[in-house]
Amino acid sequence: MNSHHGSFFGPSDAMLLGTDYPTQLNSKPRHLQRQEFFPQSSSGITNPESLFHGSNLTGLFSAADIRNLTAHDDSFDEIKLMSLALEEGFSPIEVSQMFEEPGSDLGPSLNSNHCTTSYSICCEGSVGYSSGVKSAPSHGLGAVGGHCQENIKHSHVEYPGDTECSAEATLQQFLQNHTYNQVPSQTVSTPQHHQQMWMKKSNEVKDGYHNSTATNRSRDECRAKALRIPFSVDEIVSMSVDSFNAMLAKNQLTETQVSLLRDIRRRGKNKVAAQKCRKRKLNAILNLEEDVCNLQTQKETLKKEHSQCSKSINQIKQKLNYLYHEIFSKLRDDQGRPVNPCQYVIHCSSSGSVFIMPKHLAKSEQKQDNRKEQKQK
DNA sequence: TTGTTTTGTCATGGA
DNA sequence: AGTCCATGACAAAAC
Repeated sequence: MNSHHGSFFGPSDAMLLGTDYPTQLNSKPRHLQRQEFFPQSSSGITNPESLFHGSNLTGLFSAADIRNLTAHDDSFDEIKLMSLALEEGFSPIEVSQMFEEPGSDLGPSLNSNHCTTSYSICCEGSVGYSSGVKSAPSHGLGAVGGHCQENIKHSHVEYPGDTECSAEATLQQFLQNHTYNQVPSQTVSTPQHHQQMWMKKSNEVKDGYHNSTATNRSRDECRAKALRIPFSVDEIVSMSVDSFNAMLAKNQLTETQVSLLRDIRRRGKNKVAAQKCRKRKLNAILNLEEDVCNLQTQKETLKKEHSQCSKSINQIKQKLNYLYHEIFSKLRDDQGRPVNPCQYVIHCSSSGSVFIMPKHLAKSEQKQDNRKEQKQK
């Protein structure tokens, strides 16, 4: 399947791609599809800021709102599951904070074996709802991991998840596990370590990092949902700086949550920038190709012009030669003898008078004239 | 299966 | 100092 274009956020993609690059040369039907999808966006939000300003965000974080936002879209089943858990008085922030505290004993409860069904919250439509127990009791919290699809394929990681089994725990795993590139064996259970790993640069996890790039977005989507923010990734990306900062300020988000939101925004912005950049590059290439074409045409024109001029010059030279000999054939010296054109030349003085003179004199006079001209310059 | 193109991401530098 | 944007480079996905 196409892992980039799962059903979850496709509609909002249209807003991003469809409007920004209507003339994109390599536009493909799927982009058009996205545009068609847009009116049915799960949130129905065309202007995220307007939604934001009109809302009490604390309220927006509530289970009911999440349910409202997702209930009309079958593809949001995972979120509905979370909503069920939320109805039971779950406070995401509190739990999140608990997770951030070293030595929190919430972890072990997550690994309880009483879950009979496991599901993976991630995403992309292919997500898994796998029945049968594959719980890994020996894993620590981190090892349970928030790996989305892509990492799941490395090692089949699943999330505990019936109504007894806390969906909020799963949520927190999402919130906590930012280590896109870690395979489960690399994960360490403490939240602090997650934070550290999150901060590591790509070269420290080079082996894994590019493996996961294609699915970072879907992870972002999962985590955005886990944050209970009723904005799609695209909305997070496209809202104004002020709105974004206000959102960060108004909600008591943990450092981890803020970091995730900023990353989602950064990646989204950069994606758009890359698309614009590529479009510009393509246009630049097209323009240069056009320039080359025009210059080649111009070159051909100049070539023709040049050959035309050469022909004219030759004709004029021939005419001149003919006239020259014509003149000499009619000239006579003092004794009435014909003048030899090999010994004499026709000379035009600067005053405009024309006369014939011996060649050797003409040469010396020409030298003098040249000197005069150089001095004048 | 292999080669090419497209896409998302990160790092980096400039504004 | 922090933020945003543009772009080269890279790797995975798509073709």
